[in-house]
Amino acid sequence: MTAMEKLATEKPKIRRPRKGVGTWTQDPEGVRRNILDVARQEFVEHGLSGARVDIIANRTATSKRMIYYYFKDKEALYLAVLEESYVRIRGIEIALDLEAMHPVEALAALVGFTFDYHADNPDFVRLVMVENIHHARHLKASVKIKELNSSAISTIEAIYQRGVRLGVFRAGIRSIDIHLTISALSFYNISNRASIAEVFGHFMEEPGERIRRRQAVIDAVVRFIIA
Amino acid sequence: MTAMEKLATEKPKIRRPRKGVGTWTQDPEGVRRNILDVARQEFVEHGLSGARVDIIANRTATSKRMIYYYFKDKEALYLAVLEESYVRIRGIEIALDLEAMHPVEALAALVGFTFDYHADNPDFVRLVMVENIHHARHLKASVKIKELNSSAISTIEAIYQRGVRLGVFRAGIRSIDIHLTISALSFYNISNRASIAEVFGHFMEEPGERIRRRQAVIDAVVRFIIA
DNA sequence: CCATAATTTAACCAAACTGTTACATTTGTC
DNA sequence: GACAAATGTAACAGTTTGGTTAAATTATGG
Repeated sequence: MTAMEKLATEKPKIRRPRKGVGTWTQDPEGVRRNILDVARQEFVEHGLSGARVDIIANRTATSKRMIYYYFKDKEALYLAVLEESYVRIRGIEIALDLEAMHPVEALAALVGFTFDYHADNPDFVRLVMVENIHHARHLKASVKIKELNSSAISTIEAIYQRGVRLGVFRAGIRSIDIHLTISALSFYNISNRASIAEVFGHFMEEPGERIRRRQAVIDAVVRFIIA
Repeated sequence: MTAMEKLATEKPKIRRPRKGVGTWTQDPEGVRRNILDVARQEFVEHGLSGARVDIIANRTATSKRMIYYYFKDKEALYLAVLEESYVRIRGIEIALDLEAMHPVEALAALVGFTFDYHADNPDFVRLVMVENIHHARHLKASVKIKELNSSAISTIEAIYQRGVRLGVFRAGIRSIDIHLTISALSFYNISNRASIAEVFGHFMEEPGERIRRRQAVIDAVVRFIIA
């Protein structure tokens, strides 16, 4: 299928409906949203250089005209998608009341949550991959993302210190190492699932497999820290 | 800097010299090698869609003409680069005599080796990232890579079984989980170093940091498996 | 020494791609 | 109702890019 043929795909009209009359209604926020949603899919699927503005435009309820009207160019659109994804992940407050739990349970819960978040949001994982291919150039440039400084480390640090005081965790581990271990074990399954499947014939996306792997990851992290 | 300006970069002449006379000597293998080397750098740096054939051509000692002479198109060139990288990694036999070692030491040595391999070959890591962005489409298509079926799992399985028999490893762990744990912890530091540096201000490439992280990874894996 | 493979150089092409423009129309707001 | 913001349509411009061609030169193997 050539790029020209791809252009001829479906083109959903999702306009905020009005009482009867007008053919279309102004809805700047909705249009922006729609463009961002479609753009994210395209960037996630093909990366920054692989994504095509014309494809995005045609999958949108609006037109290329509006993409450049709201976002100045392709790169700025990509940055907007990236920022939105990072803002959203920050917005997800951990519902688990970790402080109320026993340190070992809290740690296990945190790892399980992180694992699930990655597994449920492969788009975010792929965006981070794309961004790393570009040496995090856009992360660096983004003032918006600079502001949301990671609280992940302090969450871990709190649990860890509590565990050390209670004597259930061994002392001397850096919280950055705990964080990297949790992240790596949650990220890799998703980011590299295609090559893992290819080389090992091992399919991470099967539900039973996901549960088993989840438990293995929790075990690995807990055993890494426990006294 | 525009693309046109980039084209005006240095252009090394690396011709196999002959006894005095001719201006240039035929060296098909050398030309192929040279193209592959330059292409790898470009694909590693910019991905498949981001890489530019003209840039590759100009960084080569030869010309665009020869790229299409030896490799039919951009995609085939990329596949050749990918295959070469995979063949090379397979070719690196583990010099460590793991069978002669105590299972715990053997495991630690294997993890250390894997960690070092990734840290020393960021190009390979980035190629795998690029390939995963493309859903391992080229890995799937490659007959050459299909042949080199992973022996990594069996190496791990051997050490693990030996450890279980000796009672130093706990039973019931799947070797795929051991492998995934080792790979994830070795891969992630390299693949995501740019975003890690950005979000945490934590720089994996500093030598002291690498040593510390290496030990943490070994600890994590050994503790995951040990009885 | 001849046929063939390996190279060089440089121009060329068509498709693809990002970004723009012109212009008409609709809507929300004051 | 006036005026600015929001949209739609559609063509177009300028450049980049992958890929090709032509024609000549040089080496290599038999």
